[in-house]
Amino acid sequence: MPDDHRAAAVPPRPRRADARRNYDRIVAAATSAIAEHGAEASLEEIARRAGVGSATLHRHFPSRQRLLEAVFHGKVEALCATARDLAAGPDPGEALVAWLRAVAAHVVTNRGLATSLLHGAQDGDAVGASCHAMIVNAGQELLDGARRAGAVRDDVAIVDLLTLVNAICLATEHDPDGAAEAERLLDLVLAGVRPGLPSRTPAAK
Amino acid sequence: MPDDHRAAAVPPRPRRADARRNYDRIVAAATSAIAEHGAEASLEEIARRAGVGSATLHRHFPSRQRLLEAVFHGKVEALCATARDLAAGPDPGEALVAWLRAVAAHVVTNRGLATSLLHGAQDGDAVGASCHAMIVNAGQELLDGARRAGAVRDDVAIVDLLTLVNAICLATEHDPDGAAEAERLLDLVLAGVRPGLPSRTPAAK
DNA sequence: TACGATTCGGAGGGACACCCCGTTTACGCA
DNA sequence: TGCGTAAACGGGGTGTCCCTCCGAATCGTA
Repeated sequence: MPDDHRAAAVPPRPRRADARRNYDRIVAAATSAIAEHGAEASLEEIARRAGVGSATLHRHFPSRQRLLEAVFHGKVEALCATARDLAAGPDPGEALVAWLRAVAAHVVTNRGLATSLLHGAQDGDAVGASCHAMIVNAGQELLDGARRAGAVRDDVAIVDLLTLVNAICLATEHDPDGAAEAERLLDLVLAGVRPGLPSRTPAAK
Repeated sequence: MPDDHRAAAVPPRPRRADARRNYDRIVAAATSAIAEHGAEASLEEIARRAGVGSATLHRHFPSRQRLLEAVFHGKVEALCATARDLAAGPDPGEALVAWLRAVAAHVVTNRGLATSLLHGAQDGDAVGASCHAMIVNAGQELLDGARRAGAVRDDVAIVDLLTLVNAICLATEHDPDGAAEAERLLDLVLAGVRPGLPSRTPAAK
């Protein structure tokens, strides 16, 4: 059933050979441009790098959001695969935690992913929600497992956790050593997710 | 001593009467524009509403950040006053929690405040950090009190808490009913901050 | 009142997102 | 293989935005 999502995948795919070629070039150019300048990279420069006119870029990707999703689609799939792997492991609670850390790591190393996914889920944009939906579905299974194992509170939803992870990355991505800060904040949040256990603070001083 | 902060306050103050008049008009126009369009409101439209040229706006506020700080300065002071009031109360732990909720409420009702404060602390901009510093100082006292009362873990810093509050508001401000979501996430985070207490979830299931 | 310093704001440069529309290209079919 | 048509292309134009220059206007003061 999730194949339906992939069938109606991120952007409408081009039919003709040259269109498909340009599409791929644009995604490649966008990938490198975003890696350099973040998700706010100039669309015109992306078109320039891809060797196409700006009109072509806008025809393939009516909004910046669509382009970001095309760029991040592969990474999202990798994240979902990671979730499946972790779900097969022995400790459901640890699996969830490990996956959330993986999500955080992906978001940190892909500037703008957080914002992209966050907004994609909320705009009317039905297609825009596909990446978000994939991740939510993947995370839901891990959360269900962890909940059955009694590792998390009952009133925590997967979107809560993902929103928090995104929020943390969003808030720390401008920080010089945001990674360490993000790590600490994530620990804090995870402590609040466990049912009744006392804190397992690593080095309380 | 914190008066030193106020002495070197947010923006360089205009000296001449007409300059001060325009300054006030710009801040007023920016306040309403930001309330309508968020922190990304067009600077040119703000100048237009204020009835001044765009050059005048840029002379008074060399960066958007400076303008945001001027707009939010009053609210930040109110927040610090709230902190002092709460610090005088009987329960330090509750005082901290109540204050963080107040911070969240202010951020939610002032779109862009979060981003503004977050970035102001990280740019080289010495003046830009003043709002952030005021809030951190105010919160630090509440946290110290709560820690002495044993209401929070030892390894939690006030900047962690403020970053989380900001992050949550940032992540939920585009949501249709972001307020409810923010509330839930804040509960989650606060649960992780308490030393060993089990969750006090209001309505599980 | 008259002077000098400060402030003002219109005009203009550069960058950007986005669109119009004449031209070129690829595909399907005889 | 050759051709007609629909699809795709991209240069150039428009409107917006941020920001700066510099001559004109304004304020405070002697």
